[in-house]
Amino acid sequence: MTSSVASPLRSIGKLAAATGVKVPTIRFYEQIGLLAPPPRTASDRRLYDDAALSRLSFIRHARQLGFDLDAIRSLLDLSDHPDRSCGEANTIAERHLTDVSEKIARLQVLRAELSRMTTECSGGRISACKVIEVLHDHTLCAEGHNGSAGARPFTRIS
Amino acid sequence: MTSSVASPLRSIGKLAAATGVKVPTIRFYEQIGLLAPPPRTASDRRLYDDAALSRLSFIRHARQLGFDLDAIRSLLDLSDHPDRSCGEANTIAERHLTDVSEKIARLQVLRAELSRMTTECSGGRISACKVIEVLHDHTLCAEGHNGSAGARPFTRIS
DNA sequence: CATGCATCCTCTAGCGGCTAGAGGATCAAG
DNA sequence: CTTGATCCTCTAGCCGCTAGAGGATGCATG
Repeated sequence: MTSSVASPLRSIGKLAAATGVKVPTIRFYEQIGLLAPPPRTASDRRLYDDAALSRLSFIRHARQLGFDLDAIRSLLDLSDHPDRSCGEANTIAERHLTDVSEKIARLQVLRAELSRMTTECSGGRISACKVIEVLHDHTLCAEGHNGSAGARPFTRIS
Repeated sequence: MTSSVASPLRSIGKLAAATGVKVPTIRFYEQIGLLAPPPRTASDRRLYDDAALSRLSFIRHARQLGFDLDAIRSLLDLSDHPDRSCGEANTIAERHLTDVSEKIARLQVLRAELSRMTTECSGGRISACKVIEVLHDHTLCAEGHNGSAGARPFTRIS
């Protein structure tokens, strides 16, 4: 009973439209080995089946959730082995959750400082500009969001 | 009276130590025109005065606040003209504030979803893994953080 | 059946903001 | 004088794409 109804094949453009992933991005994913090279037509055009569509959708959803491509590679691999334990998948997701939380925390500190800078600036000359002033004198920042003299050289933001 | 006490000159290494900006980064800033090429010794080593130190500190603080190099270029330029109005500086800071706020909002949505994924995963087999399941089926996400069928193809995260 | 435009192909280069390393010159301390 | 730190220039790499050149097809319309 697992015969005869072949999965419909689509061009890269249709796949792009169906998933919301751009055509060059799909080729890029293939190039870095995230997507398997699909079969081709006689004139070298890529043909994708439903499995490829599903895989690409998976990738897109994971990207939307902010996973990097390496994590996605692992997640895809896990997804291909339904019998394995899901501990690893959970670990990846939890690590990402931690990263996201930390990023939020850092951005909130930034937001507070930026907000203070802009609201305190009364709109006169540059010489009295709070924005420029704070940038010139770090000590004017709300008590060292960096702690004391730099353990790490930079606080990564974006 | 503006004579005789020459500002002390320092090597790129000392400047790096004094500002917390790494040596290659300083050279990079010079290369892209963010820092002026400093005078050199007979053996071609860079020598930085206090003005350069101050400028680099300014850049570092601005980077810590998440401004991109283009914005910093503008801010430095404004800072060099104390007589101008500070409206532009404020605009730059406010735009950045908006960006940061938006980024926070997006990350909070992510965090919620990731949190849900991980806490709902009970640690059995991959075949029952909530993490993998959500990635496979986007509709399992908390009601479309993307709205309806994509206006923009991707929601930029980091 | 010809025309024309959309889509596809490969390939290379660029974005931001650095970072790493090769291969060599120079400096400062012991 | 030797050693190791620091400096120099230059090129290439990181991530996750995006843009564009230059060309080959495919499909719809007249």
